[in-house]
Amino acid sequence: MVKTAVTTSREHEAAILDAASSLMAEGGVEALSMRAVAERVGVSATALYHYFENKQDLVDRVVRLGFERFGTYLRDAAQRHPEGSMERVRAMGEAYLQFALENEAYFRVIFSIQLRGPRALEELPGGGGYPLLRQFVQDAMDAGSMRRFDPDLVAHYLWATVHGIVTLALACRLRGCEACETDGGGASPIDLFHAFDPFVRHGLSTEDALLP
Amino acid sequence: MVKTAVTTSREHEAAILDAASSLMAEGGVEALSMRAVAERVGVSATALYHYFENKQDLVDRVVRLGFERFGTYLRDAAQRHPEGSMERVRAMGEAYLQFALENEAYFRVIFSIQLRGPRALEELPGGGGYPLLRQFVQDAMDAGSMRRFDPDLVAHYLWATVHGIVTLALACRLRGCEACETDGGGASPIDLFHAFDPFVRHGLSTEDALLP
DNA sequence: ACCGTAAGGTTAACACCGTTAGGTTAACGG
DNA sequence: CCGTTAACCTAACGGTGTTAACCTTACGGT
Repeated sequence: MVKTAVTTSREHEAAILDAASSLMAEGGVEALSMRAVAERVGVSATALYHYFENKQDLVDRVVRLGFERFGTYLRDAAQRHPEGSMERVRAMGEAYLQFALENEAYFRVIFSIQLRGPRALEELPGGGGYPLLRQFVQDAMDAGSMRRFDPDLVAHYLWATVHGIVTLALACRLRGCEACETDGGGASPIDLFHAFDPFVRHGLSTEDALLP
Repeated sequence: MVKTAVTTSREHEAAILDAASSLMAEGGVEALSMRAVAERVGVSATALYHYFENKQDLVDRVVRLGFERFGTYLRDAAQRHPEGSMERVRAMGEAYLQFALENEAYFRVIFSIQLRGPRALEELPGGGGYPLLRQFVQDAMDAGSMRRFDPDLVAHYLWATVHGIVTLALACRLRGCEACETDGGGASPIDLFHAFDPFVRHGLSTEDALLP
């Protein structure tokens, strides 16, 4: 085995991943079949089994790549805002939403049934940006712009809220709910995200908070 | 065509739906195949096409049934608490979470890719309990236990937060996030839900809210 | 120089899938 | 009594993931 051979092999693997990735982005998960990927690469379907154990393995690798891109996207968006600010945290949420809407098929697979079982989120690089979010929350608390709570709890809270908007938007396009017809010029998921801001900042209760 | 024949037909249809439903609950969506359903009913696979247009049609019907059960479950849970109280709203969220965790496969399909396209949530009976949530939010505002905002906006906010917990729990079991290892006796999704309560009530900001 | 080995690829085939076509049976209505 | 139709069947088609067996090609060690 020689260097050039290895390089070629890696390149072929990358080409397969690339084909699978774009195939999925175009037609969703159901459009990703071994035979379709193989045809796009210009090879027989069984050849793929020299690079990947099975289809699940291929899909996992594609998801992994998507996850890395996702994390980078989030980091870049957040770091355009000052350290310790609520804006930095907010920007990350907005980027989360934007990435999901622009890479719908990608995002669907990232958080799809495929990810179940033993191989869970913890194995993924960067944890999907969660550690970063936690850090920004911690920073905001240290800087005094956010009330002191368990930063993990708050990070989960923010994550769940944004993720909820995304999945609801992807599942039903938030249509049929009077507040947010995406077709009729109503509120987009992004608008919804912005509209939630006062709730997240000041809560829903009529009683004043007991500041600790 | 005679009464008994119609009854039998309806019963057969119900039997098919029942088989499909339990098949899905046991092994997820991928376990639901026309042939498997047919075998469980004791009939050939093609016989199903006398009752359902195609597989998608069958799945849609199963989902519809699940949606109805879901709505009933939510209504029952909420109405055990006094009208106009925050507790009623909260109970609905808790029921949402509980139903999703106890009927994982069901819930997965309800909010899965299958629901995409023209036939969206609005066609489903009861809108998945959303109108009910909106009503409870409105009641809470009228009773003075919740600050006055656009009730649709608040209902969406609460829905998104709970739905976010659910989907995150289903996707990654919230493991690998230090706060919530479901295996290691850590916080369960339900605990997480409860822990979010002060955030939802009083917000995260260090600044006091300008009460309108 | 040569032979073994292994990578990278092939075709053929298996078992399953959703779905269609066409045929069979039984029961009803005119 | 005949025609129609509901309800079901088997056979088959094209698609899927995957395995088995085989074929090149090119390298490395003796």
